[in-house]
Amino acid sequence: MAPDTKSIAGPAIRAVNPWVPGNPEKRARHQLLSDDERAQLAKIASIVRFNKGEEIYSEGGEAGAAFNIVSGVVAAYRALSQGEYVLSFLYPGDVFGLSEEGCYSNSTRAATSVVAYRIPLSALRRVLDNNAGLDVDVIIKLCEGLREAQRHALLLVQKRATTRLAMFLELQEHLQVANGEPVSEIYLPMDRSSIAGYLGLTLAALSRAFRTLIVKQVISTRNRHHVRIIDREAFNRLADAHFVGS
Amino acid sequence: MAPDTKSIAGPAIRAVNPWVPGNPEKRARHQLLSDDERAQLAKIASIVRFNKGEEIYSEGGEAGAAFNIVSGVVAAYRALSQGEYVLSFLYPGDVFGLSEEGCYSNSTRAATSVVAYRIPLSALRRVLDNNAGLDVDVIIKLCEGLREAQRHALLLVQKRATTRLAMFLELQEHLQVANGEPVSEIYLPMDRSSIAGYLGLTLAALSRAFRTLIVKQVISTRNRHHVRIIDREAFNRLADAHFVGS
DNA sequence: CGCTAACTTGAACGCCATCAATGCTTGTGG
DNA sequence: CCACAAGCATTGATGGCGTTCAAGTTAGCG
Repeated sequence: MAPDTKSIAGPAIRAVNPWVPGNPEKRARHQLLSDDERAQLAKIASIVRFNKGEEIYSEGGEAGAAFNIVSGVVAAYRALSQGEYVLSFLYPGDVFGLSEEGCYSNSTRAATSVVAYRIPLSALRRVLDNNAGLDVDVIIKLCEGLREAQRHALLLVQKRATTRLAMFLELQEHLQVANGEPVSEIYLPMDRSSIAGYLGLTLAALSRAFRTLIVKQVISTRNRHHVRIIDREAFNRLADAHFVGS
Repeated sequence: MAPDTKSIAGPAIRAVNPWVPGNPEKRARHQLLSDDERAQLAKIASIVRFNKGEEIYSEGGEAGAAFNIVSGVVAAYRALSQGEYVLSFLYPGDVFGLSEEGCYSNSTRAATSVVAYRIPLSALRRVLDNNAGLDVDVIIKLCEGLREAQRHALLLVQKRATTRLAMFLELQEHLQVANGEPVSEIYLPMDRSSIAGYLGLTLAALSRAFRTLIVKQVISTRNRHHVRIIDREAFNRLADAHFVGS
């Protein structure tokens, strides 16, 4: 499954099309670009590799290129006076560095080893201007980003750390499902401090939240990157506690 | 100033164009639609009025129409098990109810008395299809929504209530500046519980945060809807404490 | 095998949630 | 015009949970 992540025919933008109705569970992420568009982009793109922890670009820096992830996970973050806040995690098929003309509006760092296409913005703009159909793809990707940001905000208003963690784990699980990967256990590629940054918690609080869920037999951890859900009902009660209906 | 809010020639989409470089303070929100486009939309729109507190539509309901605010403030929210979470406040020139095909993804309620255009979605879609230029407007509006959602998330990761409140007040002030309104004092049209919902705080905590800022002589309140900043330096220290540079 | 960085755990403190009571203010009817 | 009521907002007291700072522990890598 999910072969188009690896078959390198050029940059790939993957997303769910929000305008196609259907069961939310069924709507998988798929490739938005045509082979022709990918080939066009491939001509102006170059492959780059980042080690885990390596800075890709930083806030305020001159924006020269956008990136399209082939493999690995990237964390977009902003440095705060105390610690740092992770705005979003970016996965294969995502595009980043495209937001602002002129300079980057946040920093990005490789949360794991990352392989990506680097696409100079000037060349990208030429391609976009010549492909009217790409407008729609951009809109779809923006909608996806918007929904994700709102979901993130919904997570952040939760007050108990265990609730935030459960919602995050559920999010990761959905991501894996949408990518057609097996989900007998949840894979967390990023390290604890990145997760804490995303959840708006300290490292200590996140660690305690994991401990609490393990002690209560809701989840178990095979190691720091692999989580299994033991008690699905209790898990859903935590993660979906914010909805009225259920 | 800001005459186009009142001169009713048809629906008006107002936004800052993120692609036009320039001093952030200088970039004012402006009308995106041409007179012709507004006239076209006017033909399929009807004027509706909502009293303060009135429900406009609710989550899960069948989405039949989008709305474009003429005057007043709307709160988009989701009901949680405990209280409700306000995703965003919508102002004159904003469009809402457009997000999902099929059914609304959140509820909306008039935070003040509201006058708005009601635009049936079916007719709207026809107009959009015939005006290629509107794509760009949609993208601009989406970008604005995305930046706002990320800013909201940035607010929500702040741990002290006074910081969240200061950031919210700063946001409101920027809004007024962008609309060309005088800003000797900040106007808060919505009630306290809506603000509390937006800040992820309880009513009590929000009230205490106001009290703290007043006691510390950072702000003063003429009444529940009018705030004045007394100590600008202290205010900025609170509201901008999250940035590294300053 | 030992080093380092990432993670976990412990104890004390502070801030916000909670619940409950009081005060303000807005609108309505006498 | 005032009295009253209902909603909205403020204030008080208490407890829980996350932060903070510091000390262990584990895992990853040479």
